[in-house]
Amino acid sequence: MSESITLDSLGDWRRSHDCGALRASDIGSDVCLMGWAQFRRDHGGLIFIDLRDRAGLTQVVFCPEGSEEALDRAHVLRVEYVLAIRGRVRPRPEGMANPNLPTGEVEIEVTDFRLLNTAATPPFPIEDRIDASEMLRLKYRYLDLRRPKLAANFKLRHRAVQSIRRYLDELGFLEVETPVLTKSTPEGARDFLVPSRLSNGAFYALPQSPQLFKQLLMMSGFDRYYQVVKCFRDEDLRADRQPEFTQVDIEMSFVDEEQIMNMAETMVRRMFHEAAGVALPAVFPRMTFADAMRDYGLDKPDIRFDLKLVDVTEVVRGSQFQVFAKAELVKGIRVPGGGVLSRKEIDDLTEFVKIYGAKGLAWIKIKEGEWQSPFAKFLSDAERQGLVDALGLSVGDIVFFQAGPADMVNTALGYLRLQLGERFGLIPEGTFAPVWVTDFPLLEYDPEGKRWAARHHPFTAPQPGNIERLATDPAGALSRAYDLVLNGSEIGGGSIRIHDRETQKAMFAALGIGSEEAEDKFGFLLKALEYGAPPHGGIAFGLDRLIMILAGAKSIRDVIAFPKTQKAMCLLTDAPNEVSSTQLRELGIKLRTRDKEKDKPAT
RNA sequence: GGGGUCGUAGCUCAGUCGGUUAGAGCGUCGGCCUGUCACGCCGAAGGUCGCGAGUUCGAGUCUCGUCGGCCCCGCCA
Repeated sequence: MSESITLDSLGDWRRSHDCGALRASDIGSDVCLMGWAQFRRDHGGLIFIDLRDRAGLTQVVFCPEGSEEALDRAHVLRVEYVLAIRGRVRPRPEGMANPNLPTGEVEIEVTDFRLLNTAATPPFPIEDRIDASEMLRLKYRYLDLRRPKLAANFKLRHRAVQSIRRYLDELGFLEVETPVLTKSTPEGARDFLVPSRLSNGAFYALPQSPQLFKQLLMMSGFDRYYQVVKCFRDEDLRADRQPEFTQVDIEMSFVDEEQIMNMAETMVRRMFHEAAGVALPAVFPRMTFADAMRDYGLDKPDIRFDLKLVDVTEVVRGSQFQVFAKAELVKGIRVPGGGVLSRKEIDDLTEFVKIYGAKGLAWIKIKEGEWQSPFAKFLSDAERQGLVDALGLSVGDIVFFQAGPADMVNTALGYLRLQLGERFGLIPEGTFAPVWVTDFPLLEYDPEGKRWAARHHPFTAPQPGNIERLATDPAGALSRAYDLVLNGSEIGGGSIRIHDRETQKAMFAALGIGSEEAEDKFGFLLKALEYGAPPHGGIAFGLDRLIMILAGAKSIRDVIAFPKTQKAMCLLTDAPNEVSSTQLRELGIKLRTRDKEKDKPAT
């Protein structure tokens, strides 16, 4: 039927308002609106269409009073057709206003309209309250983005970035672009590689972050730099991880961590206020890494609720209960009123902690005059009293324990805590709880590579006196790094950097990077450090994750316009795709898996 | 690399113990309709049960494989 429909050109028609603008005060004015037909209510002698653009909905009425001719033509209009309408703003009849619409007091009496385009029936309804499968949404992302709720995330994101840019500009920061085709330095995440045509066999890497370039900019004297920049990491995806993502990358010279943290804190506080009207605390609380691990088991504590972990290793040292007796670490978590958990729920929680390497989950329900527990019979009276004292147990509680290697105990109980917070409704809706985590260890042991690796990155400065500890006590050496954590998610992290050549070389050495390798990979940095590098440091924020939390979105995909699936594919464009043998030949690339029938391999 | 879960009409889903012609709501198409706002009423069309094997007299249903979406572990300096 759309074959027989002829389209109108825009001609000299110009929009007078968007579809969210008109109010009762506009009654009587002649307007021209353009947009998409959201809903059509054809009564025969009267047609209502809700016209939509990204600003909102306005009801337009095709009726004989406006134009018999327009009414007659309007019967072919369908959902998502693109229209330009001219008409007069008039009040809706008594009692007919729509209180759910900002424009609900008025409607447009159509005097003329132009059909700018037809539309195929969309594969899913373009409405907030209908949720199509994500597969379909991603394939037709341009339609998905027409949905107001999703579009609102991008308006929020825009306001957030504008706020950040305004703030940093006020402080005299320069926004500088750094290369996207850069050098592969296989520390940290896996690089995305780009083959070079002009140097066959050689590859660029896409940046995991502009880390080294921003440090070099400090050595250029640019002093205060920032960039809203795409970064790339070829690792598996998660609900909050995409292979390409955006950082707000910041670096300053002649500062210490206090200044950077204050600057960053103000930036985030102002952005939350300006972009979303959310008031964050006047001062963000701080916590050392050691305290975070002790109380929350994770380096990204969700401080929206309490339910802290308690170390009871010494209380049960040498207990009859063998699991506890000689464990490296034993911790408990007391859930007030948690005695209501059913056996099934406890079993489910046991399965849950096994994900994190736990062998099981020990528990005690505190009942009137007795402890209900699979293992409490092994506990001596002294041990029982010790647990009561340490955990503050009272009737109706349940307490969960985890015993074993410290890493596993902290991880398993840390995530169990989040699970319990959810189960017992301890996490308040709509609250934002930022916290700085400081005093990170400089190094982290990598059991697979059997070596110490930089926890943050190899350019992070050690705390005073801690460079010497690298040799004697690598686990105890602390860095000048800091993370900003929001509602249990890491949203930003940074550090004071090493700015003298000797310290940088010592750090490489401590990481097992020989001087030859250091020269090969980071020679340009070591060289630059010879020419008067200022003390400097910075921070980088994961913009997508920040917006996700602010928007209350469950997935980072809802704040990225064209995201990838878990297999890192773009369902809209079908990237990644195969390329022609000519392209491969120019790059000097021969594929092992190429279908020989289809394409003769390059020589 | 591993664990879990899902895939049935355009969309969202139901489909019992393996058994006749695979259903519903919404949408679409046609007709009627001047106050609707997810309009309403009447009627119609619409299916490679993701794909491929296997078991069986018989598979949407059971088994194996495979493709894809989502969540998670590993990984993510």
